[in-house]
Amino acid sequence: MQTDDLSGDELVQVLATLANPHRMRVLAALAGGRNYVSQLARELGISRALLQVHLKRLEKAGLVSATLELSEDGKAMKFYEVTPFVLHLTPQALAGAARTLTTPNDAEKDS
Amino acid sequence: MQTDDLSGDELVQVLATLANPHRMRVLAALAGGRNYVSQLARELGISRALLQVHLKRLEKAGLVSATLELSEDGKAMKFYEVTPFVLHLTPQALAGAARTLTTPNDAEKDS
DNA sequence: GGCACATGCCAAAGATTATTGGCAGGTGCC
DNA sequence: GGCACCTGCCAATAATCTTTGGCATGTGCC
Repeated sequence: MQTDDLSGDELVQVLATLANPHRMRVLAALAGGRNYVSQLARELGISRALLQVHLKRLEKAGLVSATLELSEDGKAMKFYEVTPFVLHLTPQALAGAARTLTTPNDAEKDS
Repeated sequence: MQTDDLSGDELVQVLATLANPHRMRVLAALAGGRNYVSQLARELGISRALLQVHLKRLEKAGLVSATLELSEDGKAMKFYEVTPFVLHLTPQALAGAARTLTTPNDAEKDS
């Protein structure tokens, strides 16, 4: 995943997703290797419910991916891992992304 | 301004600032050259009050800088311009930033 | 003075996020 | 059965962010 693969709206979403301490830590933890929800929650010291919300947000933004697996002893475990990505943000890159923004209000007066 | 000049908290702030359509457009517009508030508001088709809020946020994040100048005819005009920056975001870079995060709750159980 | 343009700020309402706690389901094991 | 572990989801609250409209300041000019 790279900066210009994304539309302006997608980029906004990705940035919004990254702009959170919890999610940043989750990503950092997963950068060290895949892990499953409960375990990850313990390692990060946050509640499972909270972690789950953040993981979903990360997944929706395409920053992590999940796989449901069955452990040897039959427990269902959901493993998450980071999606490799490289975002190169500069004023120019953002200017490019801005062009593909879906204007919420709309500010196009000229053609 | 580069990715690793920033502490985790600062990076979060910068990302949160970038993650907004209006601010992205403002940055895009300023990437094309400096401009003053009222004019910029007209070009973007948003209210001055709204633009001002976003400009302040951008300035606080260090993404733009302002200069108050007097036009030939005595009008006070505040010019804004983008701060050159290059953010290189990868899972690893974020992992590094995550280490310097000021934990809101605190999740340090081990040393 | 009245008009056009520039700035700044604020209070209030609306919309979106973040977080908690509980309850549901499922498995294996003593 | 009871306990420990895994998953998922929801409703409610708290905390933040976004946006508007108005009002106040100042300038030059007819």
